[in-house]
Formats: sequence, C-alpha cells, structure tokens
Amino acid sequence: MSDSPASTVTGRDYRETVFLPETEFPMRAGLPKAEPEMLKKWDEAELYQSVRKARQAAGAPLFVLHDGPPYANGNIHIGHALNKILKDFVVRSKFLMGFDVDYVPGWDCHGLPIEWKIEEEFRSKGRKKDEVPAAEFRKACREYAAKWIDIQREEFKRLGVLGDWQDRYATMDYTTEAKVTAEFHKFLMSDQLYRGSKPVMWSPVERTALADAEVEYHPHVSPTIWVRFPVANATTSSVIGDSAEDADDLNTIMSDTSVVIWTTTPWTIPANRAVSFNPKVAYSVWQITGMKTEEELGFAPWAKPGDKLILADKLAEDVLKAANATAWDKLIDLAPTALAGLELRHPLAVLDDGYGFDVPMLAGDHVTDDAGTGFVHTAPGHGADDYIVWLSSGRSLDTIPDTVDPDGAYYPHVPLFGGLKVLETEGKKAGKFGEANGAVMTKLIEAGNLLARGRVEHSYPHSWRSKAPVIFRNTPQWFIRMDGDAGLRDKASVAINTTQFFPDSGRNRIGSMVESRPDWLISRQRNWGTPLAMFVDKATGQPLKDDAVNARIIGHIQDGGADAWFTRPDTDFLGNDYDPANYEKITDILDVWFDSGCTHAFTIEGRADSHWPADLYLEGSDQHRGWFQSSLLESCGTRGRAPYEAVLTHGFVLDEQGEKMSKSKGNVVAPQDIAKESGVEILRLWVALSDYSEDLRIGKQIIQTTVDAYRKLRNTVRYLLGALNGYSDAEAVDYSDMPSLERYILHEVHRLDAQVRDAYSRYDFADVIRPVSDFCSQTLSALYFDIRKDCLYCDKPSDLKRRAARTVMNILFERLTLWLGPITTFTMEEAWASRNPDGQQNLFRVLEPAPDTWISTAEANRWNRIETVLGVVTASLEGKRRDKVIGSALEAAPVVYLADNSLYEAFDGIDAAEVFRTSQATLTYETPPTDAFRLDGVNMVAVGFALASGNKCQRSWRILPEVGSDPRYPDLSLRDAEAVAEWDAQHG
RNA sequence: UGGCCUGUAGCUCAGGUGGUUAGAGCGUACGCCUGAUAAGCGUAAGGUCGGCAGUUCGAGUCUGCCCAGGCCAACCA
Repeated sequence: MSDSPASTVTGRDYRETVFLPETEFPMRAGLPKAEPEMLKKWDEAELYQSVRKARQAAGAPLFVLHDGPPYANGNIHIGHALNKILKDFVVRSKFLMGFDVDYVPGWDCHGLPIEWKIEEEFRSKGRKKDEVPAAEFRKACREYAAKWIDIQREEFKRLGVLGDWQDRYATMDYTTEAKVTAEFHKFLMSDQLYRGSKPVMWSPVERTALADAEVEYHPHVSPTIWVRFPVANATTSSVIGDSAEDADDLNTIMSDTSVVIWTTTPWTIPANRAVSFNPKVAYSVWQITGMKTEEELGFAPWAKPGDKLILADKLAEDVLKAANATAWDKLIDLAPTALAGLELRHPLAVLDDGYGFDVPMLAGDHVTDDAGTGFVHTAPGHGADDYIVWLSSGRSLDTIPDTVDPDGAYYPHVPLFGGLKVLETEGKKAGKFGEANGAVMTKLIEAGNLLARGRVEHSYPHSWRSKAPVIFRNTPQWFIRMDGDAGLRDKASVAINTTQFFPDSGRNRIGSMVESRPDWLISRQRNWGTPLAMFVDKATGQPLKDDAVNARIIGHIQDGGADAWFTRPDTDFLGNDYDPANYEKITDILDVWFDSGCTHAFTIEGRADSHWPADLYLEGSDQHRGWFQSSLLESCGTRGRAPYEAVLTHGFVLDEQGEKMSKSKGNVVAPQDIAKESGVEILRLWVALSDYSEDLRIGKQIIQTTVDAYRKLRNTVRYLLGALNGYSDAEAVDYSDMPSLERYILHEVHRLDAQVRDAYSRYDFADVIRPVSDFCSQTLSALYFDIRKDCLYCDKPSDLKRRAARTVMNILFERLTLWLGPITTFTMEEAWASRNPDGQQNLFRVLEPAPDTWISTAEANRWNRIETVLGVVTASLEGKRRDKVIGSALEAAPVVYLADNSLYEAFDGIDAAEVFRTSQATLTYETPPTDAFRLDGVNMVAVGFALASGNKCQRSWRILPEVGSDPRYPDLSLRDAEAVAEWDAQHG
C-alpha cells in the first residue's frame, strides 16, 4: 500500500529536495558536560558585570535583591540549591525585564557550629580549648569559614547563579565586624539596650554557657527534699464551701498550714521566689494524725501529728508516707483559683531576715500532679519554666536574684550560705556537687521546714566536654527593648504592614512572632563572633556612652577585626578621658542573628551601584523567625523601617513521600549528584515546576518527570532551529500578509507573553513554565508544527505561506528563548548562540511587550471552532486506523458534515486537508449518512470516511488525483513538481 | 505540647464569592508514522478530592474533630 506505482516511473529519490529541518543544536543536551563549559565562558566574559554595565549605560532602573547569608560550613544541600536558584530566577527575570540588578552573595561566618568544629580540630591535635589562646582560636575559625566560603561559592556558581561573586560579603570581614559594632553602638546610644539576666545552662568547671547540643544526659544520684512553705495569710475565699459559720474555723485551719514542694536541687532554695501550681489540679488541706516513732525510724521525725499540709490529692498519700506519717485526715478541698491568693513565707525566713520576703503562688501549665507534690518550687534564676512563669506574672527582670557566681559558688550576699560551693571546680572533687546541698538541708531542718528527704537517681545534664554536671544559672545578659520609648515592636509592626509578602501568609507569620516575642537577647558568652564592644561603669553599672570611645573602638576593629577588642589594652579605646580601672570591658559576643540582621547595613546601604532598602529578601520560611526578623528589628531600631520592600519565602525540600530528608532514612537528594547525572538545568526546571510557596518534594520519579519536561522544551526549540535553517529577515512576511493560522499563533504568543511578564512580576515561576510548556506541546508541537510540516518541507522557499510560517517561527524562537531564559538558562543560551553565534548573549536581551497588533480575537474564535472539528475528524480517523483501514492519515479523505454555519465559515480560506493532515478533505452542509462518525458532546459535526483517491506523491507523500499530470515529474503533485523544478534549476 | 502551614489521578499542578458526569501537562498502555527518529502524532485507562462528623436543597470548596507530614518554639544557622 505504501509504494504507489508511480515510484517506478522515475525511481528518483526526492529526499534531497525536501527542506528538512537542519540544525547543529543536538537533541541530547549532554548537560553535565556542557554546563561547566558554558559557566567557564560566562566567568571569563564576566557576564554578570557586563550586563550590569550595559544596563547602567542604558539608564535602566535598579533592582536590589539582597542575599540572605548561608552558614559557611559544609557542602551545599538541596535547600541551598532551591534558594539560590530562585534568587537566580529573580536576577535573570529582572534582567529580562530591562532592570539593572544588584545581587551580592554573602556568608554568615560567626557562631557555634564553627566553634565546635575548631574545638574538635584542636582536640584531635591534643589541645584543649582552654589552652588555645583566644586569638589563635578565632584565627582558626576565620580560616575554616574562609575555606567553606570558597567551596560553597563554587557550588553555587555551578548552579548557574549570577551575582557579584568576587565582591561577596562575609560577616567576618574586618570592615563588616566594624560596621556591625557601629550598628550595635546605635542601640547603645539610643537607650534601646539594657542589661538584664536570664538563666542559661552553665558549666562552672569550664566557666561557660552551654548550648543544648553541648549537653548530654547521664544518670545521677541527687538528694530529694520535701519542703514546707508556711502560709502567711489565709482568707475564706481560699476554701470551697461558703457556709458562714464555717468561715472562722476555716481561717483557723489555713493559718498554720504549709504548702509542700519537692525538689532535687536543694541548692536552689535560697533563690526561691515563688511556688507554682496548676489550676487544673485538685488540691486539699491534709492533717497528720499519726507518725512513726523515733524508735521505729532511728531518728526524730520532722513532722508531728497535727501538722497541716496542702498537697495535690493525687500525690498526698505518697508525700505523707515519705514524711513517715501513718495516718491522716483530709480537712478541706481548696478552690484551685483561690490558691493564687495565698502568700507563703520562705522556708528559711525564720533563720534570716534576708528571706523575709513574701513568696507568691503562681499559676503555671508546667506544673503536673504526676510526681512530687503538685507544687513546684520556683527559682526564676535557675530554670527555664521558673523564669518564664515569674516574668509572665508581671515581675521585672531585676527581681530575679543572682545567687550563684560563674565558678559555681554562692555570691557573698546570699544569706546563710555565702561562698559555699554548689559545684566544685578545683582539686580532686572538681565536677562533683559541693557542700551547698547539705548546708541548705541542714538549715531547712533547723528552720523546721524540711518535711522529708531522700535520694533519687535520675537523668541529669552534663557538659559534653568535661563530663561534669551543669547547672541552670542566672547570667547577666544584654537585651534590646521591644517596647518602651523607642517602641521597637510598634515600628516593626508598622513595617510588616507596609511590606509586600510572597506569599501573603508570611506577613501573618512574622507578624504574630513580632507581636509576642520577648526582648531581643543579643549577648552570648562565646568566642567566635563580633563583640558587644562597650564598657560598663563599675560604680553605676551603666554602659559608657561616648561617641569618641565608640569611634576608637570601630577604628581598631576596622583595622584588626574583632580581635582588636579582645587583645588591645583598654586605654586604646578609652583614651585619656576615662580611667580603665573604673570600667569593665564587656567580653560577650553578639548573637549571630544580630550580625546577619546587619547585612543590609554593610552590603547595600551606601554602595554606589545598589540602593537601600532592598527591593527583595528571599529565603526559606524558617527565616520568619531568623533573618527576616533580625533584619527587621535591627533596621527598625536603627532606621525606623524595614530594610526590604518585599519578602519572598519558600518552603522546605522533602523527599518523594513528603518526609524530611535525613541520612538515616537514606532519602537525601544532593544537588551535586543531580548536576553530575542530569545537569543543573534539570534542577532549575524542577524548581520552576514546583510550587515553592509550600514545601516541595524531590526524588527519583520527580526528577524523571522533570527530565521529560525538559526534553519537550528542548525539542521544541530544536525544531524551530531546524525549521529556521537559512532564515533571514529578508524572508519575513508582514503581519497583513500572513495566513489565518499564523495570525492565530501570534495571537497566542501575545496572550502568553502578557502572562509570562505578569508571572515574572509576581515571582510565580511555575506560572511561566507551565503555560509555556503547555504551549509548546499543545499549540506548537501537536497543532502548528504538525500542520505546517508539509508546507515547511515541501513548498518552495519563495512561497508566501512558507515564508509566513518561518517568520512566525522566528518570532516563536525569539520569544521562547527570552521567556525561558531565566529558568532553563543554559539551554536558552545554547539555543540562542546556535542561531546567533557572533551576536550578543541571550542574557543581554530585554523582553519587550508583544505588539498589540497581534491580538486577534477573531482568529482565536475561528481556530477554536476549527479545533473542535479537528477533534472529531482525528477521532474518526483513529477508528479507521484501529480497523486497519488506514495507517497514515494521508491515506484518508474525510467528508466532514457541518450542521453549524459558524463552523463551516471557520474554514473559509483554509485548506481543511492541511489542518486535518489528510491528503484530501471535503466540507459539506449536507445531511450526514447514518453511519457517519460522531463524537459525544459535539452535535454539529459528523465525519464520513473515504480513501484518498489518486497516486502518492513521492515527495510530499500526499495522495492526490493530480499526481502524474506534470510530465516532467510524473510521480509528483503539481505543487511538488514546481518546487522540484525550482530546486533543480538552482542545483543544476 | 503550643504558633503557622500542607494533604485533589503514578508525578507536578489547576480548580474566584459552595451548584450539572472534578480538569491540564507529563508518565503509563495501546496504536500510527518512520523526512523532528533515544523524536513526532493519536486514542485510552487512572481520582470514595487524607479520614470522620456537621451546616446546606447541594461541599474538593464552609465548620469541628481526627490522621499524616512540614517549619518555628536553641548561647543552631
């Protein structure tokens, strides 16, 4: 069936006369190899700088994307890749829209993780941290961070990310440290800084604060004590039941009762300031009616019959038994809410007036009746819960007592116990608990308030390094005030409301955080960081505020980095105006979030080719609490507004099941592997195809899907390149001379162009890639290219339709390479260079709006109708194909019965056979035969079938009656005969 | 445990203010083509819209609860 008799007439192979697509642009990209070569060229050509220069010369508007700094530690992971690729989409799409784009990548260098690494390195060389001079330690940290900056920089560049990689910023640069110090001084000078305190995990042996990760838990035997807190007042409201005659009795009952607490840290009793209870727990007053005797016990019991105790119902029996009671009565239930009204006396009040303060009852959710007494001894300087419940009761930071010094001993001012060691730090007993616990218990017995004691083995925090127990210890700290005169919280709230958020829910998230966050604790008792470079007047405890001193500090840090603060003599900073003996140099370092909160100040502010505030900050959603917020607070505190106009957040990268990646699960996808196996382009396309506003997934299957999508795009571009072989502007056809189909395609181009521009402006990259991909496969590959294939291959080059098609294909190529340039950047550069080897690179091009003359609703409507008919015809042919009546559609000559006038008119001037990709076709108003093919839902169209009549043209393969009528070419159709004649004339 | 967020075909995603048989692309299966050829075209199959309950004439869409997952709640970045 395939060989028509005509083929034997001449036997000529017409292949060489067919204008098949021809291009150097390979179908297979070989991305893993090609990308690094392109990157090298870009680097050598200083592509980013060149584009900027070109844009600046053209007076383009400036767009500033300010980089959030990754931590200079370790190889980059998929989350880094996501973040930097999104930033690159922003940079390149802004270039695309004609902007000059400032993007300076940066790194966060200070902080604990690097301190840990360096400690470990010294340890492996047999040197303990304490033995390493601080300056040497910091130098090692600096070199370590520098090494990782270099590594990560190369990894980021490999992703195709454009930016000012040479002039990157780093939080450890001397100039940066000086600038951060200057920013800190702004808070100092504006009274937004104050000294407070907070309990932190403290290792007296190492004399340092510890992070959670530096603490390990080991079994430890601790003393446990049950302590009585006598009730100092009592009112009838404390009691359930309101009968008047009982009131007096009840007052009597309450007057000599005690609230009982239980604790494993007797040494914290001097720091007790409150007792916490839970309003949801049932409490009662219990009276002991019988005790074990001294003979039974071997010592005189501390409780006696008649003693009254307040205990949680659920725990009363356990406590009473621990107190060696043998019998007891429950006197009365206590209204939970009324406990709040009780005031207690400190258990040591009878021994020293220093404990004569009132001890309030505080309600707290952290209290349970699972263990203990149902009441929690609350020492706000020695526990996180204690601290929180104390402050949230409306008390201020300065009401929290400091009882233990950095060496683990009671301060001299602590009544009864001054100087006693809580933890031994020297000698053989170093790392063991000291005499404080015993002394406190002795005094409690003496005061008559120890109810019982025992020992318990439990899990207790120990230092990772020294293995010695650690304690929660109140430590002086520096805070930035959220409220007060400067009104930082209010400023930040206003700034949030005037910032644009992508997605908008980010505003809500950071807003509620700023609303409820406590004052900003910016001091850390650590080594690797920027110092809180200031002095405190020893006499007043007030920080020294002197611009001249500050200027000297900043000058020295500028020259010698943070080390200058630690190594230079105080006189270098204080000058001649102050006696160093009267001032304490603060050696704390700044919270690393303060460092990174200042990046705007030292990276974009005041730079010639940048501007402040930034147009955009772009980070993962975890940074609502992190960089977005620290930058916001820093900037609002120093400049009264946010350092950004807009904030864009993306989600986290999860595995294919939506679960977190982890080494142990073995579900980690590394960007380096994808680069090596598939190419970075695939990673970039994956980012674009995902909805980054939520968490995104990646895995084997998803990568494969992305590779498939890539192939479709690449082949579309490749087909255009092939079809445009030899095309030049001289061939171009005016819009007015174009056939209907070309006008329709241009209409779609116009529509898509507007969509792409809008999507880029909203940073909605998925809304670029999806419509463009759909356009490539639906409109171009399946419709336009397929219809025009015959025209392109077989019409003579001078044919107007063919020229129009190539004109449109050139437009398609120009637009596609622009639209996708920011996303599949390697491929579009490659494609553009393939067609314009000596021209400017794709990146330099600006996407101008498509001309409105391309808008044609009439053509759009017409082709909608045509496609409706086409759908029925295609389906009818598929039936014949299934029945083995035909193979190729060119064997068919469908008869299309159109009952609708508008459908019929849609084909006016259109070659229906070309649209159907059949050899012949008939359109008719006639009534269809009953056996005509119909498609559900399309009533106005029926299709009858006929085989194409005539012979097969050996060039176009169409079957036409006319084949054979040109004697020169008896095996060709007339159109092909003419084309070959022209070809023969040109090729001899 | 709290704050914020997510859960629609194998995969990635659409589905304004609740309204007819829930869509697209890719993949898959089957077929066609063999002049885009490790390509191109077509047809088809695939979903109890995480689960349960409720509001409603009617819920993927609103409410509550539950389940699964993510981010945050660090002297971690």
